Amino acid sequence: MDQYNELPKTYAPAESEDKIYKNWCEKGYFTPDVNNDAEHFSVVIPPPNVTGQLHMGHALDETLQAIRVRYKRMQGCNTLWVPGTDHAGIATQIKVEERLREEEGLTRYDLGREKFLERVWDWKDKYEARITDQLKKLGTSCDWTRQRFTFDEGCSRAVREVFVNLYDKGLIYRGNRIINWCPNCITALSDAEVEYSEQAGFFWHIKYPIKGEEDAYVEVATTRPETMFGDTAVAVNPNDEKNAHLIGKTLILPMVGREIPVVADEYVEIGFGTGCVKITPAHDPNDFLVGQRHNLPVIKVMNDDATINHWGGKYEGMDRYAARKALVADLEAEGYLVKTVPHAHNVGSCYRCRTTVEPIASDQWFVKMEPLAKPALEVVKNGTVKFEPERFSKIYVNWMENVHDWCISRQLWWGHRIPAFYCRDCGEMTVSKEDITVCPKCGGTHIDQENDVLDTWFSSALWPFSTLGWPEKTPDLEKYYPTSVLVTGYDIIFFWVARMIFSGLEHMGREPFHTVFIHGLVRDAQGRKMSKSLGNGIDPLEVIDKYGADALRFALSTGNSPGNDMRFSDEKMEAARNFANKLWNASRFVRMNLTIEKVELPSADKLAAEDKWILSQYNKTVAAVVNALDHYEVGVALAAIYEFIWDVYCDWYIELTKSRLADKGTEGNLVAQNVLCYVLTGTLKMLHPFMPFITEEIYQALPHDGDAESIMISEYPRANEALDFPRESMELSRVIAAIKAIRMRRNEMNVVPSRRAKVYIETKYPESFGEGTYPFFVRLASASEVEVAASFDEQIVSADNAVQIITDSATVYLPMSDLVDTEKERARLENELKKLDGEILRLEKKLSNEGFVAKAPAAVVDAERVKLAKYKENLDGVKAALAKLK
RNA sequence: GGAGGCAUAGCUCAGCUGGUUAGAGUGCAUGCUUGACAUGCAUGAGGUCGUUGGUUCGAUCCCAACUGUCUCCACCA
Repeated sequence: MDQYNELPKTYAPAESEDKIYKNWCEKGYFTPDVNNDAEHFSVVIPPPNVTGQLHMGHALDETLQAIRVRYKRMQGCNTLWVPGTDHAGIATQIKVEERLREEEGLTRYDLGREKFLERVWDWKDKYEARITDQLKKLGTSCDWTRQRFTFDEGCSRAVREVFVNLYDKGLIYRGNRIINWCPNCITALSDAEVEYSEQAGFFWHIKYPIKGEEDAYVEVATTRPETMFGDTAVAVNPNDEKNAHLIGKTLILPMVGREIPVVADEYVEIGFGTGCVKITPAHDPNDFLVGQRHNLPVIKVMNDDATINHWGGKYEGMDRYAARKALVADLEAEGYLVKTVPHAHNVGSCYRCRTTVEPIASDQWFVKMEPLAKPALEVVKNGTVKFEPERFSKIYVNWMENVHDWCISRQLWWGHRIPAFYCRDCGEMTVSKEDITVCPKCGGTHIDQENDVLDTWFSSALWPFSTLGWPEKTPDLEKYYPTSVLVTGYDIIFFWVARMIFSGLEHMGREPFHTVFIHGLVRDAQGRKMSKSLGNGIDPLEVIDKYGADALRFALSTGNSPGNDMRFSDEKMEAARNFANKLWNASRFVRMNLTIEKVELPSADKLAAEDKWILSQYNKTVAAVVNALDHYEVGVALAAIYEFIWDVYCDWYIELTKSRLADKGTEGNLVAQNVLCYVLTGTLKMLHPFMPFITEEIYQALPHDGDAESIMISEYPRANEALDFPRESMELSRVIAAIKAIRMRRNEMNVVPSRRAKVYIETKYPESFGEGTYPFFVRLASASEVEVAASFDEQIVSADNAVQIITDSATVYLPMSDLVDTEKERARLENELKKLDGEILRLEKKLSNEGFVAKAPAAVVDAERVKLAKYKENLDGVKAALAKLK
C-alpha cells in the first residue's frame, strides 16, 4: 500500500495546489502535440489587460474555459489553450501616467515618447508576470510555451499585415470626421469606448439677431452654448411654414459678431423647439453632416484639452465649462439669453477615465465597416458561428446591422504605431509593411512615421490567428484554426467578439471559432457590480488563499446558468469548501479501508444489490453530466456530480458498505473495496475539470494501475450499459425507502437512535429484502433485529399496538407501543390518507380524460397508471393501519 | 426611442426537448460524539412558480398583454 500517497486528516489546498500544478507543467501535459491526429479542440484566452491584476470576472471566465478545456482533453481531443495578455493601449497608458505623476510629478511629455514607452514596458513585464501567476493559481491548463502578448513581435507583424491589406483594399481610409474626443486622455475614441449616462443639464435659449433687421432675431436652443463659437449656420426645415421665410437670411453670432447664413435642411424636426437649429459642424455629428450638405466651413473651437481656442475670442484659453459659464453670463447681461430650461440629457464619457467626451471633427483613420459586416452577419445568421445561449446572437446581429465605420487611430504612445509614412519633401504618404527610409515617389529621405497608434482592439481582433503564428503558415495555424469555442462576457461582444469574427473571415477566410459561449457578470452579495469605485471587488487570490482554487472554481460554476449574472458571497465559498471537505473525507475513508492494490470491477454475479445500485446511479450521473456539458450547462453538470457524491455515494453507498468493510478477508469485503474505488475514481474524473487539484490529489492516493499516471490525462467517463442494473437498483431503492420511512417515524416520535427496536417488514417483494439487507436496518434504522415475511400473524405485529409504517413496497411494524401517541398517530394517518386520496383523484381524472389517453405518449400514460396503482396500494396500507389502531 | 434579460421556499438560485407529490445551497426548527467528515448525520416546517388571458388532453415551462426590475444600443438641437 505504500506506493500510494497517504491522505492527511485535513485537506490543505494551498500546499497541494502549487505542488500539483508544478508537476503538471513539468510533465508537459498542457502542451499538445501538433502532429497528433485526434480531433482538435482549441481555445484562445480572452487576454486580460496588463493594466492590473485579475478580478472575479476573470476568474469566472477562466473557470468556464478551464472546465471545457480539461473536459475535452480528457475526452481525447488534441487540446490547446493559448494564454496571453493584452497591451490595453489607453488603459495601460493612463495607469502608467498616473503613477508617473504621483511618484515623480512628471508627465509623459517630460519623458518623451521613447523613455515613456520604456516605463510602460516595465509595467507590462511586472503585471504580465502577476497575471500569469494568478492564472496558474486558478489551475488553468494553458500551454505556457505558447504564451502571447498583443504587442509582441508576432502580433505586431500580424497587425501590420492586416493594416496594409485593408488599406490596399480601400477598407482603411483617413478622413476628417466627428469622433469622440477624450480631453483627458488626449485621444480619439471609438463609439464603443464611450459610455452614456443621464445627467442634469440645461437648454439655453439664445437669440441670434438677423442682419439688417431691427429687433428681429431667431431663437435657438443648445445644451452646449460654448460650441456657438463654431456655429457656421442656423438650419430650418424647408417645409416648416413658420420658419421658411428665414432661409437665406444672414444672422449675427452674439458675442462673436461673425455672420452666418440660415440654411434649409430636412434634418430639422418641424415643431420641435423653435424649429431653428444652430449648426456647429466641428462639434456635433449631425451638424457635421448638415455642414457637408451645405458646404459650410468647419470651425473647431477647442484645443485638444478642451480649452477654448482663438475662435472663442475673449474666452480663449478657458476650459470648456468655465467658458460656458462666462459666456452664458455675458449673453444674459447683453440680453441675448431668452431662457434657461432644466433638461436631463445623456452625456458620453470616456470608458477609461470617465471624462466627458467632446464630439470633435478630426483627422483620423477609419475602417470601412460595411463590406466587413456583411459576411460577419452571414456566419452568425447561418449558424457557422453559434452563440450560446442563442439569444446573444440577436444582440450581435442588431449591432452589426447598424455598425458605423470604426475609428482606429488613437493619439497615444502605447500601441501599434500606424504604418503610414510621410515624406517631408514631397508630402507623399506611403503605407507599408516594412519601415521605409526612402520616399518611393521622390526618393527623399526625410520620412516621418505617423504618430498615431491603433485602437487596442485592432490587435485583439486578430488574436485567434495572430497567436497561432499568422501571417506565417505555421503548423499551429493549420491545426488549431478555427478555434473551437470562445468564452467571454456579454459586455465585450461589440468590442471584441464582433471584430474577431469579421477579422477572421477577412484575413483567414474562415470564422475564428464556431461557438461563442457567453457568461454574465460576477456581482457582489448584494447584487451590485464589482467595481473599484465601490470598493466591493473581491480578489480571487485572497479567496484562493483562504478556501483553495478548487473551492473558488466550484463556487463560480455551481448554480450558474449561461448568460446570467451571478452573485458571489462568502456563503457560497463556504459551501464550496465544505463540498471539497466532504469529498476529501469520503476518500479518506475509502483509502483507510483499502487492502487491494489494483482496482478491478468484479463480475456481475459477485456484486451485491447495493453495488449494482451504486453502479447504476453512477452510470446515470455520467450520462447526465456528459449531456449537460455538451450543452454548455456547466451548472447543471456540476449539480449532478455534487448530488451524486454527497447524497448518493456518501450518504448511502459508503454507509451500505460499512458492514462488509468490517468483515476483513471475506470476498464481500474485496468486492466492496473494488466497487468503492471504481466508482470513486470515475467520479473524481467526472469532477476533475471543475476541481482539478483535489481530484488529482485523491487520485494519486488511490490505486490506479493500468490507468493514467495523472487524472488530467485519464479518460473522461462514458455512459456504459454494462453498469446498468435496473432490477437490483429498484430493489435496493425499496430498502432505502423503508429505512427512510423508519427514520422519519422514529424522529417524529422523538425516539433517540440509541433505542433499538425489532423491525418487521411485511412485503410483497421479499426478494428485495434479503438477509443481506438486514445489516442496513441495524446500522441505519436502529433495528435490533429484522424479520421479513409476506404477511405476519396479527398476534405478533399488532398485539401490542406496534407502530405501522407504510411505504410503496412494504408495511413496516415497529413494536414500540409505549411510545405511540394513538391520537397523534391517527391524525398522521388520516392526513396521509387525505393526501393519497387527493393524488388518486387527480390521477383518475387524468386517466379518464379521453384526450389524455388518446394523445399523450403511451409511456407517459403508462407511468401515470403505475403511479396510480402504487398510490392505491399505499392507500390500502394506510387504511389497514387505521383499522388496527386501537 | 429600439432591443434583450430577469420575476420559483426567509435569502441566493437551479429546473435541459411542456406530463415531477416543483428542487438545491443557505437560513430556521427538532434530535444526534451512528467506525471519514460538526466544513458532519438524521428529520421537519416553508412555495396559489409576478398578474391576466391564450395555445394544448395537460402550462412553472410555449404565446400575448400587463406590472415590477435590471441591462444593452441609439440619441433631436
